[in-house]
Amino acid sequence: MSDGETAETLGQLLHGTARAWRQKLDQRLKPMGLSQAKWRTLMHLSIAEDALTQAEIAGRLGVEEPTVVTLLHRLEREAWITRTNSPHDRRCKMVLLGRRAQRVIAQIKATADKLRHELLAGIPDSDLQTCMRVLARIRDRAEKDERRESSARQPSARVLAEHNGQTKQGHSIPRKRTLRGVTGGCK
Amino acid sequence: MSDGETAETLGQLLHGTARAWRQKLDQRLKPMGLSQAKWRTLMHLSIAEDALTQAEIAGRLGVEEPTVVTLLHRLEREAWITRTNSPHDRRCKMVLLGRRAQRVIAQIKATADKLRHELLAGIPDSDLQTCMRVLARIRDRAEKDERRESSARQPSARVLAEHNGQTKQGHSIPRKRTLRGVTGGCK
DNA sequence: GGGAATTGGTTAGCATACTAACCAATTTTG
DNA sequence: CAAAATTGGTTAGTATGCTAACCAATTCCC
Repeated sequence: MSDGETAETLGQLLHGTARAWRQKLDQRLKPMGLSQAKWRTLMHLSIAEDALTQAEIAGRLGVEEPTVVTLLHRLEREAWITRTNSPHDRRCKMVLLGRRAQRVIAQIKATADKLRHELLAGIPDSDLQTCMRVLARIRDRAEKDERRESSARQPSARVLAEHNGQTKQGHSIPRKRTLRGVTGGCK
Repeated sequence: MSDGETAETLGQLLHGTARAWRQKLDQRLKPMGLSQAKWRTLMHLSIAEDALTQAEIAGRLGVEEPTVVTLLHRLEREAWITRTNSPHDRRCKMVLLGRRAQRVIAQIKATADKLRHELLAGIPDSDLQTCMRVLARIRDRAEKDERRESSARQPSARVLAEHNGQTKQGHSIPRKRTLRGVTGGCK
């Protein structure tokens, strides 16, 4: 089928592009003492405008909880965030942005926006739309669990990366959790 | 800043899609005792049909040399490859596929092809073309060093641009490390 | 009410990537 | 030719991701 080449190239391309973009941004945010995982976390906390639990953060970042644990430890050690026990649910820890982080969120956004503009400059909007549609389709399929035993299995965590609000409705698998209103958080 | 959301989404999408794809393939290759980095290395060695040096492998994989060192150590430990000193250049180590690897290369290819077909099924070819064109453009820009580069372009190789030698100079960590007098390395 | 299941968080251990610093061999140059 | 620069490989240390196994608290359900 000779697509062995073509397809390899797409996977390769996808991987390489994601890595190059991330590294570029990391490189620019480095002077601020931030890295990809860190600033992404800060951004989500900023957008939430409210304390989040670690599980919620994991869901939004699209990573597993153990990953979040060490990530938050690093952020806490560097005073970007604070973690406190929830008074409502003693299992939960509420994560809050520190003042230091609040001060640089705008900078992060500006940097990310600038890079994005640079990278996407001159690319027709319709092409971008197409590209995003294709990627979303691929991702949704790749995240699907091939097991058909839909009986409450699926520890897949990921998902929920909130596509900028507009519910694309991909897969409504996991954590429907409390969905936290603008208040409360836990419980 | 309204595009702050949109753009974030594209970066996010790109990252998430690449990760989902990689994890899916990893998951399927796991029974063979392989992972993404490993099978990608084996594939490159297979394609080369010839022994490669570690630097060449790093270039083809698009990763740094230290990453290749540990990667090859794992592959060697599991008998996927063998490493021998080059008789021509005593700095070099030639990396060769072991018999075990040669036997499963076909399986790897088949698995990767199958997954690709599943993920891309039903997506118009023109959309894929567009998507790849966009990604390639983004990647090339992201890899460009923001400082003046203008060096000759090597299309297929796409070596990592890396390091614009900005002297950051941290100086810490004296690290005298004499150690390992294994000098014998090169006959 | 009380046991079972679920959920939030953690630790342990591994894989994969990076940078910085270094050695040893080879090439380049003055 | 010898000193300097470059190249190939390595180690150390760190960041980021994963799964598996595990407590502790909460919720479910009979």
